[in-house]
Amino acid sequence: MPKQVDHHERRTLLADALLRVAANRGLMDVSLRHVAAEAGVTAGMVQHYFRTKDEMMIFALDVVAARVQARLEDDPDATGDDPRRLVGALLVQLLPLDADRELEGRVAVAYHAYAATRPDVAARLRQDTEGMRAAVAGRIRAAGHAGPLDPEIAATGLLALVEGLAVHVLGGHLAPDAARATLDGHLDVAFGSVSTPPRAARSGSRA
Amino acid sequence: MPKQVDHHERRTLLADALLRVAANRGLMDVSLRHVAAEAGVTAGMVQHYFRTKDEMMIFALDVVAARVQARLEDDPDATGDDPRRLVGALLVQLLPLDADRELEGRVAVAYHAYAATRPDVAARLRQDTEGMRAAVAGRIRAAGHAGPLDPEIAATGLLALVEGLAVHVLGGHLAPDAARATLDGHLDVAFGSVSTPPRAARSGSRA
DNA sequence: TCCGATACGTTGCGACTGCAACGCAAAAGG
DNA sequence: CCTTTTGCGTTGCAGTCGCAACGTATCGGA
Repeated sequence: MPKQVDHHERRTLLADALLRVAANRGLMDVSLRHVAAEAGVTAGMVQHYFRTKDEMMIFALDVVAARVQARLEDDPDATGDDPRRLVGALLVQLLPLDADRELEGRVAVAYHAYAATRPDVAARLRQDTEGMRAAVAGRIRAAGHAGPLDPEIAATGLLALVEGLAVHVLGGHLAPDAARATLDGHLDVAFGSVSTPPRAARSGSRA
Repeated sequence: MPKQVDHHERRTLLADALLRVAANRGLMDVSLRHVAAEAGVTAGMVQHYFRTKDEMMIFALDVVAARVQARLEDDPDATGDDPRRLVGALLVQLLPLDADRELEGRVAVAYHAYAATRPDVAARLRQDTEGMRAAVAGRIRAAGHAGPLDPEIAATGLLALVEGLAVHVLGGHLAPDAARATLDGHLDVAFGSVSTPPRAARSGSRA
């Protein structure tokens, strides 16, 4: 072989450029040439590593998933045995609270729209969320007989909540702090550790 | 004047075609020519009614908003004085439970992505959700001292929840029934009318 | 009856798209 | 040394895009 280049590394580099373009200018502006320009290479090289555009798009999606996974793995909060803390650590990774996650969030929204027409993209998205839903539901059950909601419903709700909060934050409809507070509140509900009601409620029950 | 055509009606007709294209083939396929073809007219006519593409896009967004509004106005559930029922009627309109709302949902997702690059689209989206958030929060407060969550947080959460559920249903990650059940469960929580916990909990409290 | 405004349709332009094809340089193996 | 494989750049092509310009037909008012 000649130059001997790490194929996967190159692809990741290009996928990075793609994600930047997608986040900053929208998925409609993701073209071979734009990605190449963003990466500082020629369009020909992009074609060399991805034979088709769709191949590149899907690979970029995998890169995001891997990145979230990686961030989760070296999160101190995500290790331990407090289910509530574990689930919180997982879900907060999906909220665009810093620059990195904002970029990923924009990409995620764009891909959700993209998935409407690309079944294989939809499938990959689906498998990711299904995995997380199962994880969350399991943790809630592990916390034992707690919240007022069925664990499956609570898990589905939390995941959808985070998705919606992310959309609202990205759209400027919601401050990041408010999103975090809303997530915390619903985590409390899901795990049954309800903080004191805002106004005098019926009977304050606590563990 | 010649032919004397209802300008607004024509624009609505074209916007309808746009929405169909957006829902079925994605926003990236929305072009003057495609919209024209879908509407069964020439591209020139589309240009006659919308001087620019962006003008058309924003008008189409208004059409969706008006349609939701209209559907809400002749919904028997949306009239009455039970706050919980009112909010439920409002939020369920945003869930893709039938063909019409599925189309609108796809459009909404596409536009959320689109808004990332178009500030005026983002502003219009923002104003719509802000109005609904205020309405929901008001209704929750009107229900009085009920759920474990602050009314503002509960309203924000419900709106985000519905948004997320819609995305998951559209992506095929979630069955429509499950989405509805999840919404119902969280409405119960928000309004403090908690249905019986799934497994033996502490103390079954009911009104 | 002429005028002009409105309602379209047609054409064309420059820019851009994804992609195939080809070309050349470099390096490992014979 | 020479062939072959791999990395990467260039060019070209058919198609699409938004949009401006122009053409025409139709009607109401003067």
